Amino acid sequence: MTIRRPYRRQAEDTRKSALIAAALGLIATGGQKAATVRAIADKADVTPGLIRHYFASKDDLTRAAYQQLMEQMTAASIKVLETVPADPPSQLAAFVVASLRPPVVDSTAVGLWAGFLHDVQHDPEMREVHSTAYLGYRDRLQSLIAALPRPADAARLRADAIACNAVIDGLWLEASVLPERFEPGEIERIGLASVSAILGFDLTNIVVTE
Amino acid sequence: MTIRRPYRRQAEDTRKSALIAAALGLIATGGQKAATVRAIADKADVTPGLIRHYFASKDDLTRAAYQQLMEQMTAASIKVLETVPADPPSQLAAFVVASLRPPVVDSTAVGLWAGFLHDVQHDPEMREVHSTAYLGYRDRLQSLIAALPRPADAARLRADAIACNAVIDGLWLEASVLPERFEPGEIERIGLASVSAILGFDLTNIVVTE
DNA sequence: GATTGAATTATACGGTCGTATAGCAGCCAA
DNA sequence: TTGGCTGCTATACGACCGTATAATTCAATC
Repeated sequence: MTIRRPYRRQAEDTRKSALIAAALGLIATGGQKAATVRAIADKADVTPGLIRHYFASKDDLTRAAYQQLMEQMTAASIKVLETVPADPPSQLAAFVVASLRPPVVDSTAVGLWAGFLHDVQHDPEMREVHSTAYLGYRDRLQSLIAALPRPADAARLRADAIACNAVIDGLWLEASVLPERFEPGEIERIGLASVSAILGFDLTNIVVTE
Repeated sequence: MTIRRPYRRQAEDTRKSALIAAALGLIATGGQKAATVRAIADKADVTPGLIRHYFASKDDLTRAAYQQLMEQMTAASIKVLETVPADPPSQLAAFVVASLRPPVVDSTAVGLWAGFLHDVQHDPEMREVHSTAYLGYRDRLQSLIAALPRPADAARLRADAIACNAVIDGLWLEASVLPERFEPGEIERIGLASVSAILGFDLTNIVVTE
């Protein structure tokens, strides 16, 4: 008689979170190719069958993982606005800096982004999640720029938002791919300086607390 | 007696190029997951066995594909410098614009980038190819900035190069992921305006020909 | 402490993956 | 025309994939 693997029962949310975390970890370092059902279960310390007990399919787990990722990333940059003076320059500066710091920027961020890209491009449900998160971010950035005390027509505002978004994205990319190439705080400083230059509105002397 | 698939012999370079092109096409739209040996062979109109006749392994084909991709992308931005006036502002403007146009920017570029990311992060040989191409690009950008007739110390030069590179990368990202969201020429215009603002040196009135 | 329902494990199945190898067939040389 | 070299196809193998289903064991309830 063979011995059966012992286990302890867990709440549904606990198991789902563990499975999602395991999937995200594997996707981050090895892409979707590495996130097999068996590898995910192994990392979450359960057996493969449990995945299909909690998720209708592997795609279902993948979607849940992406949704959780997007939610926590956007939540991080939005929450920071509440902890900062309400004047437009301070709000914008805080928003920019928060987008260039952990947890938005970390060594696995780019791996996750790349791992999900093709799914986002082809799966309508994931594309919906993506659009909501991305446009939400971009609109918020544009409204923060619009609130600055400076003249700008609609066309200028659109171009400024695109440009600022691009700088932030590009710095996020560089910092995530080659984190060792930058000194602590350097990315945030360059981000603020670049946004200031693009907008013609100095944000670099605003103190952004930890 | 079964009939055997007819075929025509080809030169080694022809076959290799066809296989690489097929692999790149599949990776661009579906990621590494979609670029199976059988799918690649099918797209290149040969049978799977031929891949291992020309490449030691599938990884070998993957590396060759990435190498060719990097070479043709960097070649595109370098070649443009020869077709433009030699004065520093014109050279920089041409470089920026070339980086935001086809063939560097196209709908499949991001898919390819994402598809190769994890390999680049883990395979030393591919990481080497990546570093050579990326640093070559970045150094060239920095030297073009340094050649501008304006005062800038080393620290400022570094920060400027990082920032300009970020804007270009970010715009490349936005334009590749959501090409339909931008008007023709808009990305190039915003790129030039942003680089000008960051450097404090106007490049927007320089005519960049097709 | 016995009962019972569900959380979890165990096992199996068909399909596809990358790889290995044997043999056919196109094409050049003679 | 005909060998023969080799580009190319055909087939097979073991491993692993996602999924389906049966068997078990934990833990809450009475």
